[in-house]
Amino acid sequence: MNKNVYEDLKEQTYIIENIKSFEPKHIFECGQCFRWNLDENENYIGVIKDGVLKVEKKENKIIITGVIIDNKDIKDICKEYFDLDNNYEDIKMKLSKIDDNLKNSIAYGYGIRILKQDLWETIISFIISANNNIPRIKGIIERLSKNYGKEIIWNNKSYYTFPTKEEMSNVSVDELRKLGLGFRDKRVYDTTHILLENSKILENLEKEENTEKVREQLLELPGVGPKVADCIMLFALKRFEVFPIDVWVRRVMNDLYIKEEDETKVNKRQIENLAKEKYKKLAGLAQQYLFYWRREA
DNA sequence: GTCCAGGGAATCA
DNA sequence: TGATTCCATGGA
Repeated sequence: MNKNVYEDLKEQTYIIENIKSFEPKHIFECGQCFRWNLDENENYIGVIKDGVLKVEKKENKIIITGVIIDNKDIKDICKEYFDLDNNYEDIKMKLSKIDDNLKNSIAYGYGIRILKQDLWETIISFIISANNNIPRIKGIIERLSKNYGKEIIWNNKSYYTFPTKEEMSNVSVDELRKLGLGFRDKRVYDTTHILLENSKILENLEKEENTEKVREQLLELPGVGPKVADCIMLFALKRFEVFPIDVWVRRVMNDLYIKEEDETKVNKRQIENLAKEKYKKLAGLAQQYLFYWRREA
């Protein structure tokens, strides 16, 4: 089933000293990623495109250990993945000044960072997320990876990378249905084959500067609507100005600002405009703090 | 049995 | 454009 097995990858370590805005629980449980889980020692372990990472927090140090494919350097991988060159203290200060609601949600999720995840993986993952719940989304993605991804053995445990589009090129709609994707099977299949046949699409999305043009291109993919497109842009393309609106965000925005009796009747446009006006270029960050706070608190 | 989940697409006005 | 309905599946 898995042609490639990595079992002798060299373990690497990267230590981040004196970082303030980095709280593993906040980062991995604010809904942006689906492949990070607690191990038996209460540390988070995740499979990313380039390998397997374990994140430990000890006092004000973050210790990241892991195995990386293709002999890449863990420091380079982490700098990009964890957005380490961005100043979250500065971002939080700016957002906290906007109003007390946001200030409170930031105080709650003070350690959130927006990850830069693999574009292909994020597209497929958020197509799967449609009308679905997080535990089930995670289960589906694990099964996809176990069946079609590459195996990495580290400390006598097996991990599986998210399958590349090439690794999914021969997977049928029926096989996807058997993995529990439900009605999303055909959307995943169709988008996979569009991206296989037009290999420039992913490159162009990474290169394109204009956010509206990125959105337009994403919206052409089956299973990608406004909310999924915004999540892809925020979690894989660092477009911090987009504001994904789901049921939780609608709920929190209505509770805090709009105060309509029936929240399901709140217009998406109204929320969009409100977010753009209040949060401006940092709307996506604001969204994550509010989302995490509303779901957890 | 019923409701809900990080929505999208098809249909109809 | 805007509102409604259907879509698989599993847990609460």
